[in-house]
Amino acid sequence: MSNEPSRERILSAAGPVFAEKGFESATIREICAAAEVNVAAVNYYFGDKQQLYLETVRLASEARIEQIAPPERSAATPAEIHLYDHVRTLLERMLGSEQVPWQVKLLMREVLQPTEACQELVEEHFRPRFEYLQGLLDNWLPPEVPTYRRRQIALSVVGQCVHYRMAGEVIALLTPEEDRRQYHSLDQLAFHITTLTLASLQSQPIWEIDSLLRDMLKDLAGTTNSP
Amino acid sequence: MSNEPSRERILSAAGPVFAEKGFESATIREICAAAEVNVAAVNYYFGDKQQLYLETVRLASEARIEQIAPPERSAATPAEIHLYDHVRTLLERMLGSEQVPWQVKLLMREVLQPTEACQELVEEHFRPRFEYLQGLLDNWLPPEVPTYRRRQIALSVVGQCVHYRMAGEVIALLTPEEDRRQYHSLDQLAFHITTLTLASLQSQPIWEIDSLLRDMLKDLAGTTNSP
DNA sequence: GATGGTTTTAAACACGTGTTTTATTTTTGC
DNA sequence: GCAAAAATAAAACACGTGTTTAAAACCATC
Repeated sequence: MSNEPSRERILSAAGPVFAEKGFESATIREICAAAEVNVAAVNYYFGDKQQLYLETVRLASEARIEQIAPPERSAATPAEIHLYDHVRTLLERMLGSEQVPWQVKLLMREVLQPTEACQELVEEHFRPRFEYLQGLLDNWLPPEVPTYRRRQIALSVVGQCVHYRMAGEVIALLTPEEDRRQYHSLDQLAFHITTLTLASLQSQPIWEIDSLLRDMLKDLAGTTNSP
Repeated sequence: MSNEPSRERILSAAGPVFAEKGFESATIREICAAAEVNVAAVNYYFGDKQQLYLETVRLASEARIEQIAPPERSAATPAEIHLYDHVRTLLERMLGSEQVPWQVKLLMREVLQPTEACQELVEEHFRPRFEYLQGLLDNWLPPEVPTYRRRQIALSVVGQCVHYRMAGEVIALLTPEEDRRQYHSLDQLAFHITTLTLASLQSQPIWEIDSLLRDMLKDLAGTTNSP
């Protein structure tokens, strides 16, 4: 079929299998069958199963991130659009254009249940993007807002995006199919999340709400918890 | 050790093992060892591994939800507090008081990679709570807001909470330990998420932001994507 | 205390796993 | 064209899996 060298054929075949079944449940025999290669080839080229897995994760993260890049914008583009772009790109990486590509499934597995490959993943790919998002949010945050709070807001944005992938199947059960088809496009989800975030940041009363809620909780002190 | 009947001992032992390793990687032998029971006992009492798993998931969801209930409040309690309670309860179910209980891990597995047990889980437990949250949010939403948007806002709230469990280990890598100890208590996380949500809902300009962003995107039409 | 059904036990079964070995084929370098 | 090296192939290995079997132990009831 393909005349790629065996090593590459194995890597190509391993990605989807690991993504679908996870490290433990994926079998070398299945991977080798998909790669049209002898079972001994994995050990010949990679040493053992685990090293093949590590190599696969590395390739997946690089591929997925190069695959979908945020659009280029002119220097004059307002920050709101940059935020929208970032959210949309994140969603697109998660949800894909059509069916979910195997790379995402594989990375999600690492996030949920980290192996050796995870730390590299965070430092190489997640942290830079996360810090860029934090920088973006500074456009709407007065300078007296402490760093930890900035980080939490950024986490809220990411959390909203990631949720559609992580809990995708549950969300599908909770949402009528009609609505899903109509309103869960990438653009609409990105629009919703961006709007919600901007609303909470731009509205000057956010700090009033902050102390308002704090007072309410203080009134309840003794009754139950207060922060 | 324990003089519980064997069937119950197996169920108790199976929960943590399935939670930690997942259905495939958990072995009947490990479960039986933990339960101090012969390997044949699982097949004797439950038929096979899968039926033991289904039974375990059922017990986990019931236990976890009865285990942590939102606090009772007087009728006069403002809606803001009810929202805070709901968010905090959700977070507490996710993150637990101390170390993460096995029930949550098991349920998270079902959410991420549903098996037969998932549908029951959604209808029995997730949907009622989700609809309650949607009802709560109506306190701040003008009646002309369409249902699909209400649902999306509720999903945003849930997403922010769930993120701290799903991506917990990655968040830990992204957040200095000092900050985590100091600012990632249940109360503070709940406070942050509630405040952010209220800010985006209460601020009247949310609808202005909505059309503002929409206009910006329209200006870019042709350049790139628009919702 | 014997009896009959229930529970527990140890052993074995059949199969699938990752890995290794050994032989054969293909490619390479001269 | 040929020997050395690299790549492939088939088989076997050692082990762990879920499940079954058949015998032993238990235990209430008569």
